[in-house]
Amino acid sequence: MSRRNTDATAQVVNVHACPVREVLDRVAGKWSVQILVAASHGPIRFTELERGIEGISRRMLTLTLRNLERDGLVTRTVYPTVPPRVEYGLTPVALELHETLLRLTDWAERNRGYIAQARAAYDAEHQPELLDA
Amino acid sequence: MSRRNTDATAQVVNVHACPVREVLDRVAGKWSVQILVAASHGPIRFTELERGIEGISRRMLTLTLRNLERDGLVTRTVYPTVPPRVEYGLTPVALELHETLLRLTDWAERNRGYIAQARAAYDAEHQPELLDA
DNA sequence: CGGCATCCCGAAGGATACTG
DNA sequence: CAGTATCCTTCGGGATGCCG
Repeated sequence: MSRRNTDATAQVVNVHACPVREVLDRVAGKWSVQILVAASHGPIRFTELERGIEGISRRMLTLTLRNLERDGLVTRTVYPTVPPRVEYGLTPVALELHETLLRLTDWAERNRGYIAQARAAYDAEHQPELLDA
Repeated sequence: MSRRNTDATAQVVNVHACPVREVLDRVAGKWSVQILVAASHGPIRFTELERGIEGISRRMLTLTLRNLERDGLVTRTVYPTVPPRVEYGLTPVALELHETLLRLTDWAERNRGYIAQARAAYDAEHQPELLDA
């Protein structure tokens, strides 16, 4: 799988459509945000991330970290010791992003109940006939 | 924060309670945000959304609208005329969400160049052999 | 310890066609 | 106009194994 695609047709599609989507694509991954949150308190090691983020696989942790690093959001520092030691930290830009994510957190917490209620009401209204067979 | 130890990871253990992921799951769909943005200026019709959001399929427009409606973010108003007329609008809660999304937009616009540059640098550093051929 | 390579599955979403 | 229904492809991501 080559990320670098020289094929012109691949770029024909409107890649840079909406800036909102642009940022969401960057954070939409299942684990990106949790990694950003975990690293927002200071440098953190690979294994610490792995243990701290419940349910993440080693593969996805690596992949997500690589993507974040590629986007200039995460720094990777290798200490050539034995055993090896690698620490991940957030760049200033990522810290800014983390700030705005806190706004979203706030919204989610304030309206979590409202949404759950809306869902229940919608489901009750639109799925009553599932009981028949 | 000179004290970096298990304290950092201990705060991340509660993953499923993470409200950030909760809101992101709700908005992570490919079209959700664009619909919210399009409807943020006032009630908008189905076809207007379809034409306004480039690339969206009729199917996904319907599905995404249903999910947003289910979560209490979008209102659906049917006018029993001929031909039928359906208007979609945002609830107050969704308008709040839209506000916070604007912060993300702002971040994306301010740092879009930085990220593009970081990507280019990363790719140049990690795949140099593709340049020569 | 901190990865990368491989296989595989389910869900998201595109294409197309039909309808009240 | 505003949807539904069906089929099909893509791909994110889980499981597992090996390696410096």
